[in-house]
This record gives sequence, structure tokens and C-alpha cells, in this order.
Amino acid sequence: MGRGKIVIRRIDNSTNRQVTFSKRRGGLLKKAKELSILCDAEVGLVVFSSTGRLHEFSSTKLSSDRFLY
Amino acid sequence: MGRGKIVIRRIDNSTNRQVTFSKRRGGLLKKAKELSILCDAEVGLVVFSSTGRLHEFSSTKLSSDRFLY
DNA sequence: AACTATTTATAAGA
DNA sequence: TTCTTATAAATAGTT
Repeated sequence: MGRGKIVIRRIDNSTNRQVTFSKRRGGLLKKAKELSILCDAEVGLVVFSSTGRLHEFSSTKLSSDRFLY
Repeated sequence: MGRGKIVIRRIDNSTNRQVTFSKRRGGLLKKAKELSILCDAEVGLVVFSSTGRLHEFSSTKLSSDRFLY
């Protein structure tokens, strides 16, 4: 996607890596939410940046019910 | 994406919901993996279908690929 | 399960 | 670094 095709490997330039992280993190969270809504699925997603910042998504009932079995 | 634009809400038809689940689940897992590689980030993703099947991705080898509980 | 028209995500550029 | 836009990629509806 985008102006050029890329290879999936670690981005060496830290500025570019941060920019890509921000963009793709947003896209991933959005798609996680869409999947949970469209398909009535329970979805949990956690992302830690390389600097240790946490971003997460959880569909509503993931936290307790499912893991009490 | 696709032949028509859709609204993000629960898909009522169960066959269509299952098909969409399979397609989007694959896409989401792929993007989770790409984010972890490109951006050197730790990513954990769990998805339960409405029939209770688990699919997951972890960038840190915490788990097996998939199983029925 | 494949196909493909179209939407969406996003890599570069401004 | 926020906004733009050309293009890659995902996918909705079809077969």
C-alpha cells in the first residue's frame, strides 16, 4: 500500500519506524474493532511500541467471562 | 474494500458472517505480524469466533498457533 | 474456493 | 509533523 512496495523487515531509520508505527497501529486497532463488530467476535489486542508505550483494544466481554471456563 | 461499501455493524446472515470472519481474521493476523516486524514492537492478538474457536498471534512466542478449547 | 471491481490502508512526498 | 495523493493491499460481492 502506498507510493511504493515495501519488504516486511525491521525499519532501520528510527524516525521512519516511528511514523510507520503510528500509522499501522491505528489501522490495526481499527480493523480489530471492525472484526469484533461485523462478526460478533471477541477480540483482544495489545501493542507495545519499542519505547514501551502500550496501546490496546478489547471487545466488551473479553475481560472475564471467556476465561472463567 | 470490495465490490461495495459496507456499514460496520453485526452481519445478520450467519453464512456471510462466517465468510467475512475468515477473511478479516487472516488480514488482521497478517497486519499484526507486519507491525511487530516493521516497527520492532511487541504485539499480542487473540480472536474468538462466535463459535468459540481461538486464533492468536504473539510476537513473543507465548503461544501455539491455534487450538480448540 | 477463486475471482475482480472497488474500497481502504498506507508509503512517500509536500 | 500534519496533510496529501499515488499506489499497494484488503476485501465485498460474485461465480
